[in-house]
Amino acid sequence: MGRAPCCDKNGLKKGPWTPEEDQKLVDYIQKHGYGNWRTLPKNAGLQRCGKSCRLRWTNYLRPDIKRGRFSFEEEETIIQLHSILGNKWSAIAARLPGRTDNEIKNYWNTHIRKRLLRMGIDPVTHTPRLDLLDLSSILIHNNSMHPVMLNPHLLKLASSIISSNNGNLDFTTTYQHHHDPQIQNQNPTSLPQQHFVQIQEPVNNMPPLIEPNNSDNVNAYPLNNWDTNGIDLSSLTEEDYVPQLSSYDYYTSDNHHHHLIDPSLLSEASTTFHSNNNNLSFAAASSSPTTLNSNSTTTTTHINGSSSTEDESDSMLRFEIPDAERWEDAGEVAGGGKSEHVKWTRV
DNA sequence: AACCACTTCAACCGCCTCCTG
DNA sequence: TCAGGAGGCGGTTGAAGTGGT
Repeated sequence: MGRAPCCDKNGLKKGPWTPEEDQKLVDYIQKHGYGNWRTLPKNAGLQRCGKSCRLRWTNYLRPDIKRGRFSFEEEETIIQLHSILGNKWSAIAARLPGRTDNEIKNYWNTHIRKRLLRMGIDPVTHTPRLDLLDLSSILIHNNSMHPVMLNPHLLKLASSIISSNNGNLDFTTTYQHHHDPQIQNQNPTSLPQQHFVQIQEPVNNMPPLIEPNNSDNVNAYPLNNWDTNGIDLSSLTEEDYVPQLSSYDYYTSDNHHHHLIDPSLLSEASTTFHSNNNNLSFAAASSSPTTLNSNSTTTTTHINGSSSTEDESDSMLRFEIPDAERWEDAGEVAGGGKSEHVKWTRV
């Protein structure tokens, strides 16, 4: 378990790099390349460990690094790729020339993630956050919430669910796989599961949150097509605008799904979801080969593995998995074709 | 001007995977 | 086949920057 430090820490400098150190590293790599990071610092006359040198080079000094603010196009790409690949920052970075995994990761955590949360989208699963369906919470905080956040579709969904549950805010919601193993190898839409998570009732006929392929707004990054009547648009900040992503057609059925993603990503995504069976995303949850229900001891796990933030802590969801029925075969991720019952409990 | 809270992001840490002998 | 080492990756940290009071 574990491994020895990459190098002897004694006498090695840590912390921010000085311009002199940068220059030494750049000069050395330009002359000799970076064949062996372990021996590089010694050869370059740097009191750093090889790992630190590699990081400094790949994240900062590399000549092909693009600096500056992320463009909307880049942001849109990141969100799309993240919805498929999850926190595979290096895989995402590989498709964004000039951007490093570290930079993308930081940008995600400081900008995109918060923006998705404000939009009512879980940044982990890329699905609408069910905890936002707490109508009373929405209404109580209405004064502090920007009117654009009051998605009428969410409100409608909340009303329907609450009425069907007699006002009980413990949601027992059925999710359905839209998966056909027979088409898995030929139809890219068979992957990944989270694109097909669909709340069966009562939203089957709900329009997409974002109108797909709206050519009028391809580059405009408009507000979601929520009702914006009466909103003083001039008061909105850039943070209130969202890229128009057709990958957020959570409420559409398979035949509405748009093939925006490079098919080469999908095999990677498949690998991701097969290997991350501990990742309690919707994808993993819906991969269960069994039907989850009550009447057994349960394991309660935070659906969002990251620590709570100001946006999340007020209303956290827990995901209860009966121990006796927890899935064991991660290979079933792509399998199924059945419905599962997942109990969501507000805590 | 001083203080505090919050945000950003470069850098580090520890684990994992792959390669090689 | 296995062990050890190197590189890679994702999560986390903390210093610096920024904005509000």
